[in-house]
Amino acid sequence: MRKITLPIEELDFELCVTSGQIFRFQRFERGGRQVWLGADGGNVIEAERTPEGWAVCSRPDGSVVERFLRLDVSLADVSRRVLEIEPSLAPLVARFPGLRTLRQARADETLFSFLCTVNNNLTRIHRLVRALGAFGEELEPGVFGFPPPERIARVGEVRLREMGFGYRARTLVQVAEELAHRPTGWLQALSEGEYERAVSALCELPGVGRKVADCVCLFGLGFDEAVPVDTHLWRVSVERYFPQWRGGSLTDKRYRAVGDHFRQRFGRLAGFAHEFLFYDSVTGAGKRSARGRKASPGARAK
DNA sequence: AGCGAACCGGAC
DNA sequence: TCCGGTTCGC
Repeated sequence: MRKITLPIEELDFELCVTSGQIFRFQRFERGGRQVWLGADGGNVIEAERTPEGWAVCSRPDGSVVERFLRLDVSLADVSRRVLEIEPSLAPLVARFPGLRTLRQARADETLFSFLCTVNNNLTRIHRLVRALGAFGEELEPGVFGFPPPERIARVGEVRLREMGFGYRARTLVQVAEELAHRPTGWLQALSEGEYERAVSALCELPGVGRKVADCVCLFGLGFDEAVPVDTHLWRVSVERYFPQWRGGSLTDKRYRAVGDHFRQRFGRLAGFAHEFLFYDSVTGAGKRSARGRKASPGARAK
């Protein structure tokens, strides 16, 4: 099994798997060492912090980790080009070195995962996606390959509701049945066509709107021009690029405009570039400043 | 077209 | 009370 070591500027593995792109990686203790473990399709991916950076590998297929982490892309190169286009992003790029856009081997895992994120909070999202994953095959102790759609369909809405999925139980099962009825590889094949085509195909599925479709396009199908506009990216985009929409709501048209803005500006780098703004908005200064502007956390009315 | 409300259930 | 949205009805 081949181990790849990357400097932190090229890869911060922990950041990548905890920044809301995927939800099932966890820290384990193996032989006295702290390692991150998770599944990508039928393979296990392992990562360990070293003095040099991060050491990563996959098994049994040792090559999948390169695709999963998009190691064909040089993050130094991406950062340099993004900053040429928009120098004011420098503080964000500097704040999150090693933040990569991932690509999962199975787009159906991406789809079911992001169906769990709908109107939900991150803590519960992790719990639900992991619970779904546990219906899959156990590849190694505690590490599960994601179940196929047929399996999710068989679990059924009632059981999922009992497990706390709420109204997402219904759409999960509906989508699972829909996928099970289509030819094998239908979803995966969308990556061969055009981005717009993939978006509209995904939006046909019950419970899938623009945002979930874009997440599947970016993290599952490898469309780098996809820009998922969630509430965080919406807020930061309004502040930075569309101040005239301050206080307004995210309509279909505006969703489109935000994505187009990123695509015009960053082209194929849009997916990577948005990640810095998104994660800053989730965690750090972006969140605080957006709040601060919204008037008086300390003076909430009665 | 654009806006608001409901939706499961658990964090905060 | 608020969610990392989607859908439905004005």
